[in-house]
Amino acid sequence: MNALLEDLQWRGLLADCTDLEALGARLDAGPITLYCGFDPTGDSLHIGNLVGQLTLRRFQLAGHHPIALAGGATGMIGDPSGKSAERNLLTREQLAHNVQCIKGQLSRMIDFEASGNPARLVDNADWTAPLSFLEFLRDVGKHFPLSAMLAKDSVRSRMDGEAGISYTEFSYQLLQAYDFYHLRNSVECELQIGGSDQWGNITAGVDFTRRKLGATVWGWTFPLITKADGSKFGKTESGAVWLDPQRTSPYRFYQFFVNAEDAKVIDYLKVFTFLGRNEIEALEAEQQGNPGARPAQRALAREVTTLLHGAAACDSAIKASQILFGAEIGDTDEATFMDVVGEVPTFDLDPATLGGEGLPLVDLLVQAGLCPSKGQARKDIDGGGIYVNNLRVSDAGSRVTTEQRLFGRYLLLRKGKKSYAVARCGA
RNA sequence: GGAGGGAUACCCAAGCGGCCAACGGGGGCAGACUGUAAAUCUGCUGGCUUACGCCUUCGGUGGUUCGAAUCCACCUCCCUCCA
Repeated sequence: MNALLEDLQWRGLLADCTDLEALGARLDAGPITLYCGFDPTGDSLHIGNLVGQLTLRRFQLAGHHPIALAGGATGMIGDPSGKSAERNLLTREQLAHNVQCIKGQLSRMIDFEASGNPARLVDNADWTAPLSFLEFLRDVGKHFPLSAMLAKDSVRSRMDGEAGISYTEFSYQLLQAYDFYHLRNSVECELQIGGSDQWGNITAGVDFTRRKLGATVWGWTFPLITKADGSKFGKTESGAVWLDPQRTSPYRFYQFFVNAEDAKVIDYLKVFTFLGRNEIEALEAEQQGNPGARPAQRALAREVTTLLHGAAACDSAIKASQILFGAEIGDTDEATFMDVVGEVPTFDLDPATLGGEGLPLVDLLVQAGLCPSKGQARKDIDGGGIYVNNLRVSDAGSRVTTEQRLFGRYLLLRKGKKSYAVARCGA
């Protein structure tokens, strides 16, 4: 068995393959070109998309030629896979914007400078947009038996369901199939990888390429990453975990992984890091020996954050975490505290409001956005969930004064274990 | 076009003249236990108020009544059945 495929399987990255044995033999014979597509449905990718990017990178590290494809054309149509209802079409402007943003993010994970096998970034609009509808029907549509198209899960579940499916989304599989064919024809791309929901689209491309060129290409899907209870991975209270640091700060990104469940953390290490088998097995042993220290979670968070946001940002996130989840704040110096200010939601507060008797804490909590109303703020304080500068406040009527500021200008507010805000009041 | 059924807080869902800011479940938030994990248990979950309490809310608009989520009229939207 091919070493790379063996590694991918060990990492739990194989859900399905069109022909595992033949693919292994092909990989043994020499480097191949492969691609993975990314939908520009939003202006940022999220950690779900990270799996595809990292897998491309794994192939690249093994000497193969990865292509990241931004779906500028397919995004105009909307992939019905995994969707229970018809989607709204994106406007051209939105789509162009999204494709731009996503391209930027794709260029972080895979190496476009690698000597010998640099990655490529393509946009399927480049070869799809010029096609005329008549050409498309003659050259592409003719090769698709309706029975096969109707048999796709994505189509069948929609036809069975209430929402139905439009001709537009029904045609989606043709476009993606055409991509695969085009890449095989123009740059000898022989493998497409994607999430398991892409199986139908990928096999459509494999079939089409064989019909059209008589060429064998392969499809490989990886399973959906889940939490221990089977629910969706990558969601937090505040929504998805994005790759865009504007949307999900490096600190939050880091924290997301630090909070990984014990039951799943080893699986995540395999999927989301480039740590080798020995390192991961060592971490597993360490984790079992001392679960409270969460060595596996820390390693996971550090690796992934560094990969995406770089060592400096990861460092800040770690420092901020040490302060926020450490004990005393007193022995922290201002420079270190600044890492917290950068990573936690920060708002400006007029120092005058703290003068005299001070500002009621409940008002401050509402201003900080930590509590939705003063009534709720009081309940949170009564429940023992509110801290100022990491010290629990138990009196709902308490006020905050200028003297309490750290370094003469910051207040660190906290609700529960993980929700923080910093008030900047004073120059 | 005809006949029924429905619309309740973030979601599901009770309530069918006063005891309703509205049972219950889910979700969410907080607490306890621990380890920033999981599981479990507890509290909270419209707004204002230290509090007594006050205000806004049960699809919309009017009405009946001392009093309406609950009754009546009209309107809007959804579902089912018959044409």
